Amino acid sequence: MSGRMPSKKKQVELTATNLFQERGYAATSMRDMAQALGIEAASLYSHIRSKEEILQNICFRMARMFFEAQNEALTGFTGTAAEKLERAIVAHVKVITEDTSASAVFFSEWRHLSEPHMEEFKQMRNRYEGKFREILHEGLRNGEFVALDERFAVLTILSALNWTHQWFKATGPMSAEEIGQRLADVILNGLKKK
Amino acid sequence: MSGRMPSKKKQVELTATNLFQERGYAATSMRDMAQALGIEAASLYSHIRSKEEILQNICFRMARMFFEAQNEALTGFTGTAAEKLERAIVAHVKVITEDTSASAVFFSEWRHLSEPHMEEFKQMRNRYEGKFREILHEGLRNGEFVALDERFAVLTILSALNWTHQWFKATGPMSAEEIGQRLADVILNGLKKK
DNA sequence: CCTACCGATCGGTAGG
DNA sequence: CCTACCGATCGGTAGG
Repeated sequence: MSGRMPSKKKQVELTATNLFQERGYAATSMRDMAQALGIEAASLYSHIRSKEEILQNICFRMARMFFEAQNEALTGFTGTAAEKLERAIVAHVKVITEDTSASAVFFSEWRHLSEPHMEEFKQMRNRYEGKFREILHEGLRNGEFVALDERFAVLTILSALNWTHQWFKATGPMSAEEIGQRLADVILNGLKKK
Repeated sequence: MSGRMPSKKKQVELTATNLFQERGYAATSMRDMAQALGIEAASLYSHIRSKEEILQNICFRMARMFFEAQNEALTGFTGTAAEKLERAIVAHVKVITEDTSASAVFFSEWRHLSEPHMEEFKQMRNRYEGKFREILHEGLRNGEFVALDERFAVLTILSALNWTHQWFKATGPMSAEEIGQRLADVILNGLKKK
């Protein structure tokens, strides 16, 4: 009876997020979620329309978060390509560390999206990665970066970043900013001492 | 009636590997596999004992491949930590590129292993990663590498490597060796021109 | 490798 | 949010 969407739907999504992360979307049943929430499976449907709707909400909400963080980091910023890349990396890692469970679902479970959602998802991701490609391109053109296949470099960078959710807790008391900075540093300067 | 295990079991595992990669283990049914092979679901059980047995075979076979490649790359080799790391990276990437489908299953689907298999799997993986930690440690101790949290560095490196299976085909005509070399180069020297 | 089938579980609906 | 239930599908077995 409350005017705006109550927090129960959020609770369902939070529980689902944790279960999807642990066991994967396909291996998580509506009964699993219901049990974790202490209600009957059928009761879930007064808060959500379908199992996939939950997945869609998680995936597209995270996509939005990544976009917003990237825009904030880059719009209006003028600097070297290396500085831009650093800012984009820190922003990206911050989003991951702020919700590692939802990030894990975002990175691993989007393939269970049905069509047209999966196509839309892929397009968003491609647009997002495009910003990284742009920065790489700029750094290659102006001689800041070493010669590298752009696509190769972008995917390598994002791969390094996108596993952060797996070990963020385990690594101890590094802040999101700190982790992002270190990752940016390794990517830009490498492991070898100069 | 043939003396040794015939190739039909291998065919089942190959089909399963491709389906597990595409849709994930949990979302792939025995009927899906049977259909892809042109037989009935029940007939699969004359070649395999259970659905999970297939997953176990894939995961542990790949684990063996990674270990063997790592041993070949490192045993008897004397050189700098950077050179060791380079060899370990090239060996690792070569295993991935030689079977991207099985690698994808290895990296993403091991969590569906039942117990004691999952525990054994994790222990093997930890031992494997330990070799990388050792090399990192050596390079930190002797001043070759910049100061970094070891665990952080190893996971970042492996993250960058372990996404190779996702884009290997897409990137075009780079050989496994070439990709490994480039990855090692970025990790050791970074993107910035010196 | 097949037919015929098992009990269990799936996502979801009807109707309160 | 519940009881009661649906048809579909699941992994797997019996017995050829």
